[in-house]
Amino acid sequence: MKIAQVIVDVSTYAVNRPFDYALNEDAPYVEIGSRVKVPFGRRDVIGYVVGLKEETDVDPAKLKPISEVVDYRPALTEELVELAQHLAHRTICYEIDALQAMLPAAMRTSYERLVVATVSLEQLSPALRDIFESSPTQSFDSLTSAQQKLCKDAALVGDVEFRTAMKQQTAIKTERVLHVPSLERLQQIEGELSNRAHKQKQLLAYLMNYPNEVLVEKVVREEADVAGPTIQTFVTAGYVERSEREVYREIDASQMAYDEKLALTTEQQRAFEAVRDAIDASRAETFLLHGITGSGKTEVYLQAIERVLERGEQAVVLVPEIALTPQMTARFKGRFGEQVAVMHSALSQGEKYDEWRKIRRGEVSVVVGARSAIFAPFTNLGLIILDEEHESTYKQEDVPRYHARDVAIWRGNYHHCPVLLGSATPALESFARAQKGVYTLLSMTERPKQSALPEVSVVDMREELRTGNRSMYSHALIQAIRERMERGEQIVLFLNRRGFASFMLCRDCGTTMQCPHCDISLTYHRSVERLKCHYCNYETYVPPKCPHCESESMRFFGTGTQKAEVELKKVIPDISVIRMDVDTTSRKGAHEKLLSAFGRGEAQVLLGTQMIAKGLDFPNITLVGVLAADSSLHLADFRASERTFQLLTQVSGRAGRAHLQGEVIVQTYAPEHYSIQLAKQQQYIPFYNVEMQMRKRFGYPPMFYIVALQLSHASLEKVIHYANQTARFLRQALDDTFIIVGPAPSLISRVNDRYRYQCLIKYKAENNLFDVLHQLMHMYRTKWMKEHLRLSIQMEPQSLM
DNA sequence: AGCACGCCGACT
DNA sequence: GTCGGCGTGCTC
Repeated sequence: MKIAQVIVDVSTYAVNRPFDYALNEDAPYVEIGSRVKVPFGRRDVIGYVVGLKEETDVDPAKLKPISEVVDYRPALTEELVELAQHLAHRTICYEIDALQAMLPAAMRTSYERLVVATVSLEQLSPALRDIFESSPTQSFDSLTSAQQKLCKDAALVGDVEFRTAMKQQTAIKTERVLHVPSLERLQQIEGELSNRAHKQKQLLAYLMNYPNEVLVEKVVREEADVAGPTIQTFVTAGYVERSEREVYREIDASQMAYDEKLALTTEQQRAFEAVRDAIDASRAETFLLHGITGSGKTEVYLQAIERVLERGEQAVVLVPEIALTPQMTARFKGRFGEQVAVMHSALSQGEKYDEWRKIRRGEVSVVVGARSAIFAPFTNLGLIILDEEHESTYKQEDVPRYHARDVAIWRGNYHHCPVLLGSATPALESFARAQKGVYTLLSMTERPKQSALPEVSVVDMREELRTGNRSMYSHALIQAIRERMERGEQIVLFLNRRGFASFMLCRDCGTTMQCPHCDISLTYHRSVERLKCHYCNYETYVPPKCPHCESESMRFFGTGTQKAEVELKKVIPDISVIRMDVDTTSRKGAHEKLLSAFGRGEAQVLLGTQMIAKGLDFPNITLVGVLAADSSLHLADFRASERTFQLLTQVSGRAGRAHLQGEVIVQTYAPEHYSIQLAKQQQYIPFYNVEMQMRKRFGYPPMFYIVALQLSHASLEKVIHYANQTARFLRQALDDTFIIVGPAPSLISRVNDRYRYQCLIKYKAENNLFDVLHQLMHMYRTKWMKEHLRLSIQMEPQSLM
């Protein structure tokens, strides 16, 4: 007998293992990776086939057959099923969560419990008759609890039945097409038509142009200028055949300009050859391409991909979400045309689903996408690229908490293909691995377009204060902005706002407006004139007086982009500014619209936050101003310096990318800090050396691996109790090569009325760590959870907030 | 997760 | 005596 091992779509500890199901002789084709509908308990659920076998230990009386196969082509490949198992183990999550993370959201199933009357309306009791009046099928959950009870009782007698309806979130899009008959038949029809049927004649005349062809009904309606009923008449009369045809949603109809292959510089050539050799040798080697901004990493990617395609293999290119601008995708589509699929958050569920299907069917060979594109169901991968590999967006913040870089390397090993990590400012972890020879380091230190690196100057804002300038703009920056305006060049102003939201403070008594549910200040949103909590979404009005001392000197502190714009216009009233922040880019496509408007020269200044740090490459930008470079330095986070360095280096790279000389002005209150000084000189390696010393001294990655355990509970005593118990358990289960830090209150010690504590594990060799963590999770799932404790385990957290 | 089973207190 | 509270345990 054939047996399928199935992981069911129930995200719980108790069912986090395969269940066996019988595959009858007449069962449709089932493979590893197939989605199947199976009876589970008294209901039906979707499951994923993760194994096939001939025998089972399950009691034959219990063994049930699968109900049906959901997709003809298995949703997942065998490789991805294996990867899900690996991810579940390494990120401490359920296998079902890992499996689902690999599929587009459109394929998630929603369940609806249905009650179906199985006897005629007259045979039902009067109360039941009311329920089923409109239809013999009713949604169970929309009934009142009294009605639900009635149905349960009726089910015992057999008058009604329970069923589960399953629906995929987004359907495959189809369009109606018409099959035009032969010319002879059309002429025959012409004779049959009444003289008065003008519209029908008009339609026939149109169809005469396309004998034996298949036409899209909508197009026919428009071009022949006939209405739906006319076509319906033709269909009913049997003049034309009508059917539905699957179509892909059109993503970007605009014409992609052909992107010409560039000649490589010596440095680029050397990097390219190293990667090409690994591609040709089918070698799972990880390269770290360290190339300064503007050194032409993309061209190396493109030519390596070209090589992969020549070999009949496929490539995945990951790009940080924010950098997935049309500029970037245009380059890939321009070079490889129809072979490219694009995946990012600006696409609708349906569009992502369509792109995914193109990949699954092998209709494309290159995917350019954000984090989740790492799960592209290719079967013959030849290369995986992570551009800007240091970006924290490659780490998924919720379950399954995977890092795309780790997944890439796993897939590279599976497919025997190289992985190429590219960055101007590699993550410390990556560079350290390259130093140790785990990754192969490739360096590019020149800009091919001969454009010089921009001149960077650092302005000490403390000095400005001393000379009486209290504004956000230094004299030097204002002066430089004026110069560019005269020359008709463009300016980018970057506001480093991490950890620097605007909050309200009473100048008399020092009271700040805090969230009543979280241990954090409320943020002022000018657009809606309200205060909001960024952790729990609590919202309130702006108080007219200080709630503590009733003074009227409540003021906003901190610097938002709106304030920056207002202040700039105070100094230079005739300046035109495009502002990019969460407020102006929340609508779909707004991001791209603003960028292209700036590209067309519709404004002199582009002012924004993180989101403008990359992806824009306009030749006319000759000045970049950083308004508060150090604000990200003050975060209590071991990556603060690294983030600041990366940000400043990226931003500086925006200036003068073509023939014009660029200038960067960095305003800061901490001009002597090494991450600012070294970013100024674009000195990655010295920065790496200093920062590594720091990490070593404080025992942070990459000197140690870390795991963060976060506990929360509505009661402070409870959370402390369990945090202590957790730490005790870890200390006893792990040997002394592990350092257990804490427990201690989290940096934000209360969120949503729950107190938060955390424990850190630092280690160099994992030994039995994963067993111990799974044990802890078991304890939590079976005992602690009942006490309403919440515990999350984060492998290699990006920050310790 | 959902759902049934089962064992004790409040009603017809 | 039955209804229904939610503790416990199972789902191939």
